[in-house]
Amino acid sequence: MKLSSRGEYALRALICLGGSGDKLVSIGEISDRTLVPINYLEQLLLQLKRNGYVQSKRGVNGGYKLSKMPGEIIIGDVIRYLEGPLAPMGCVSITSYESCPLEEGCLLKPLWALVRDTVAELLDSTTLKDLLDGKVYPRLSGS
Amino acid sequence: MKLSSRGEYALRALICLGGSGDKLVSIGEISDRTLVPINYLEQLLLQLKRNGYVQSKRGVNGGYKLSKMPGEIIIGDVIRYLEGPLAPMGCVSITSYESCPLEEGCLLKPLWALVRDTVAELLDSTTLKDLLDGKVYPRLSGS
DNA sequence: CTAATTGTCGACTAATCTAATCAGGTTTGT
DNA sequence: ACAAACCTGATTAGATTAGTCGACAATTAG
Repeated sequence: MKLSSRGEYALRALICLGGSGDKLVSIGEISDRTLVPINYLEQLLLQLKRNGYVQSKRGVNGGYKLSKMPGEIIIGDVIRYLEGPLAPMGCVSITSYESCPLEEGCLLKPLWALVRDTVAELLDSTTLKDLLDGKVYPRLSGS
Repeated sequence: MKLSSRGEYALRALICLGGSGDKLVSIGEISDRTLVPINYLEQLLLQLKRNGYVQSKRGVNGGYKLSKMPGEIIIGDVIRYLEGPLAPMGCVSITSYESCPLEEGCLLKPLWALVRDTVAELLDSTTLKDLLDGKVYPRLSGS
């Protein structure tokens, strides 16, 4: 049930950018603050750019900044883009379903589906703004 | 966030045994019913045996059966034994904590802790009996 | 007793994934 | 021109996954 470093690192970078307002931040600076190897960070930022989360400017004094408001950046989506589906098994994945020979009558499927739903609800209810504010999923009750 | 096949396969085997009452079931039969390769299943059953979930009998008409009541077998524990910690990151793992250079002041840690707690509560509230009965985590509210 | 059946154990392996690393670009500001 | 910065694709060492294999030990039927 582990998360890989790509998701963790990408989120660190987004947090770093989110905390820097509208200022451009160079990869080197992001690397220093997030402790992510600079060459690795390049890949991740590029992917974040392709998905519309950040924008860049080249050349001297260039760098990266967010291209959305922190409140619009949903953590669940970022993880899905960088790591693949949140579902613990392909047979209950919505974004990339994979069939399984047992499938129907499988007594585990309902459990995996519940795990998927629970994790997805949590991560899809959390935005970058929540992380920056230290407000993680305040609503534990309710529908 | 994927689960590996070890956990899935081991749970399939336990479900198979749980559905066979006190009868001994051979590896070959379990393999047929769970669609897990017989040689691979060996490893998993041995590990389940070491952890006290199943017992075996050798020789002709030998096989495996549960050595606990299905209601006593907690799914979260089975997964932890076979796959390692439920926590998405080492920095929030209770069973095998790993330090991280960011650690304090890390804005992600509370989120990962919440993911760990949520998944653990769900899987630790579910027993093999629940799976066999098709009753997956009936209490969505409460506490 | 012997042979067949079944679990036990340890070593091995092919394929995939992870986490980078590197080399060489292109763009921009001074 | 030159340096600072992003862009792109290829490559790689190591770990993990998902098995596979071969030899051995215990049990029972005949």
